[in-house]
Amino acid sequence: MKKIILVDGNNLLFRSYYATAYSGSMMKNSKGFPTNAIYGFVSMINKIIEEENPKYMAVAFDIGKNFRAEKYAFYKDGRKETPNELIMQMPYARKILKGMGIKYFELAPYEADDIIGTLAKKVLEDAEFNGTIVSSDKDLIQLINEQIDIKLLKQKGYIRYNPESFFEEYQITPEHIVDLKALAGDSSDNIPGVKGIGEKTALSLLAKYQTIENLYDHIAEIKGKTQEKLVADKEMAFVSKEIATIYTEVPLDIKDLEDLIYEPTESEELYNIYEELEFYSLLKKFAKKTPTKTLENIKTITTADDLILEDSVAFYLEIDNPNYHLGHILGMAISDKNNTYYIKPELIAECFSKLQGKTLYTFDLKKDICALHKIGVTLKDADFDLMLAAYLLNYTIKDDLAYLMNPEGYQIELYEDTIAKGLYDISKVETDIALKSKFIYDNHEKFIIALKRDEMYELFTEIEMPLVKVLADMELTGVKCNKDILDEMKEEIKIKIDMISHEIYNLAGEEFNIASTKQLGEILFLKLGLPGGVKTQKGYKTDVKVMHKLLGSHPIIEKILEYRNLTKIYSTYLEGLENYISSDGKIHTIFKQSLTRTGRLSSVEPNLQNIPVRDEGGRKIRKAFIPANDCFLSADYSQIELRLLAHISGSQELIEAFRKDADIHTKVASDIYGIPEIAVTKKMRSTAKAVIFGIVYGISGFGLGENLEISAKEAKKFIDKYYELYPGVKNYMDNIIHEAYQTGCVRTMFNRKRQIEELNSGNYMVRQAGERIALNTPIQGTSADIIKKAMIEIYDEFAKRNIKSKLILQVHDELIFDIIEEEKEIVTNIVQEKMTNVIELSVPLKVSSDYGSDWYETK
DNA sequence: CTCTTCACG
DNA sequence: ACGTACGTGAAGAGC
Repeated sequence: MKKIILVDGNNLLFRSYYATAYSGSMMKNSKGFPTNAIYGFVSMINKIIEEENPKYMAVAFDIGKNFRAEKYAFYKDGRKETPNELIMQMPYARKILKGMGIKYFELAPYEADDIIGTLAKKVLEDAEFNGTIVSSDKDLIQLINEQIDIKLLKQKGYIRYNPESFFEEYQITPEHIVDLKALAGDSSDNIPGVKGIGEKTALSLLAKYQTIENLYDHIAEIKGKTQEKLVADKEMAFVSKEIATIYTEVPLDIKDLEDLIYEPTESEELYNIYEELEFYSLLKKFAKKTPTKTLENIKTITTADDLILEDSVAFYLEIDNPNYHLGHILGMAISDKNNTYYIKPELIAECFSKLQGKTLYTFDLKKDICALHKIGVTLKDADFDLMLAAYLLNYTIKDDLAYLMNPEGYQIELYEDTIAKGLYDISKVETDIALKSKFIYDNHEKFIIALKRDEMYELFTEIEMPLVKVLADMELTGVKCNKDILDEMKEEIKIKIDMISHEIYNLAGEEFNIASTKQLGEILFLKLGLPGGVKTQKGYKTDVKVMHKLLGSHPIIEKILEYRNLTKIYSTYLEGLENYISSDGKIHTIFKQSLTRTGRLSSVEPNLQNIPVRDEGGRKIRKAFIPANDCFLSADYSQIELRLLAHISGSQELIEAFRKDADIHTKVASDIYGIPEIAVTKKMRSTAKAVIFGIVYGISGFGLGENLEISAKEAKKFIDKYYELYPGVKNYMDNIIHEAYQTGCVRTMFNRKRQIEELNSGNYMVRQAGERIALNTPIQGTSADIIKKAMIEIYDEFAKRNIKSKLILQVHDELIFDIIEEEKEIVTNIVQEKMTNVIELSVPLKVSSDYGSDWYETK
């Protein structure tokens, strides 16, 4: 068998372009020429070759006018014009294919589809050949048959269809895809189809009648509205089918398929193109010729006195464990303008004394402070953290400098692939460390300029940089956790879990793995025959929402919910947390400062920002968290996001309410229901609360309805009423979304920028998600900025007054302190004052606080 | 490695 | 006709 791959080249280029075009830093070479589409295109072609190892290959492109649009003006009408930055890249795709030895075709007035169709037909005529079509365009499915299958590209990966697997999923044969388009149309190509008929209806009709010809022959059998619609748009249905049908007689200039032979080549031409485009990772394939960026003259020192440094230096520390609290230093490098020194672990402490008073640049300062602390070196601060700069500027970094360097022509091993797994070559690591420190030195200026240009330099120097030492101190201080309390709870809960398991087995009539959603779904919906089974990819949905609806219908449901609750507490929290208690009896989490898209922190290993609180059973876990000093103080911003909504939107009604310190949920309930506040019931208040929160997230009537278990219609009424009552909020929402579409990004009050790629998606749903992000990010992000600023001010004030009490945790709108009895009053005052007055808004910020002898006791 | 579920603000 | 609330992290199942 001879294997041939037929690639929809246009499709690949468009996909690659739109996949990355709006990520905030469109991939370009150093001359500013956009390269994102070509890069994706080439990667995809290479991947296909690697996976399929084809002996024959052809790529098809669209060019010039196409005969469908000539005949029917509406075809592909309304489609966004191809962006110039993509058009510029198209010739390169052709040149690269030529350089790779892959044949390609383009011929007006035909489309890429027709070329592929024509070649597919030739495959079918030659029993020696087997073909695979590669595209994300479903239209091409009509070409598959016993000799040809399709790799239908999806957002992640692909689905492979042959006629059998396609039929199994759609209940129609591949050639009837055109009938599907005839009825359901295709919005991306502006094929109208029959108005009011979508994919669902079309598929069920075609399952019965196969083709539209046959369908219209039996039109009398169709009932009601569907028949009316079909009759009304009959002509359009046939036109749509004609348009959707791929033409297979394109006069291509080939004798036979042998012309399409693919002989892998590494031509000079290809090398030059890659070099022009600066595709360094692809140049690697030309092993011998590739100049990798390297560093001559790395100086290895034997004593700290060998260091001769200018006033500004970069340093880089490598730790052998992604959790730097647990790891050890592998090595360090220091660079200044002239030299790069490699420093072995045993010399690091000594060398740091030489860095006193110098301007320091680094990458992941918090890691440095913590790792150095372990070897008795106190690094208080630094002047520039490249990781944080890159984070603000929307680079992909994943805590690994290699992600910044490799696109610039370095070949640094990825941390996750090597050191994190314990698989590394120490001599390579040493060179990489040196390269990293040099890179930090060489690039810090560039990043500072970029931050300034993007108006985020102040955010960087006033918030993100000063926060590092605060977080490092929190992590190093840690939270004391009593293992015995966890063990006690473990025992109790273990017994309960065993009991409930047995009750569940009895109710089910058999033993099974309750934690397996697959097995549980089968028990509930097949064996016990409970109603309302919703399918997931593999099995039934069994989440709380589904289970809640089933509560009355079988006693097993209640038990399962309890089982879930207990096992969650047991494995995630009791067992999970115990594993993180270190020899000092404390838990040292890592606060990730460069991860979230909104500017919030996140907490890992373990996550101390999601310790149970709402559910009483789970909340007891907090009893194990105890002060290392005398007691806990917890201080949280009440309703900070709503206050920010009031401020940012300028809604007079909301601002007034907060100024009067009204109970905002009761106030809104009274407004929505049009009754006096005194008449607001608990339920009304909680409905209002759900509406208010929903608004901040950009909820739909449907979503709110689901949430409140009322109809979408009723929910929508609440939302509309809210907008009517608070027109300022509605106005804000419209404006911020409009602005986001204009600029492609939104900002917080402190200028933190978030790029919203989703707004440019061709997919309605993705765009909607983008709008909700635009709505929510300024609020959530500003709240994050505010608490960060408060943390810094509190830290500085503590230092100034020599206060020994410690800030130990941050949970988004809440700070937790481990305080000394004598400092109780002063600490409370400082915290209150700093948190409340950190920023002047049109509404007051309110902070409520509480003490406790453990975390459970602090409200 | 992905999916599902569930913990938090 | 589609799918439907923002931001996270961790565990277990099953491929």
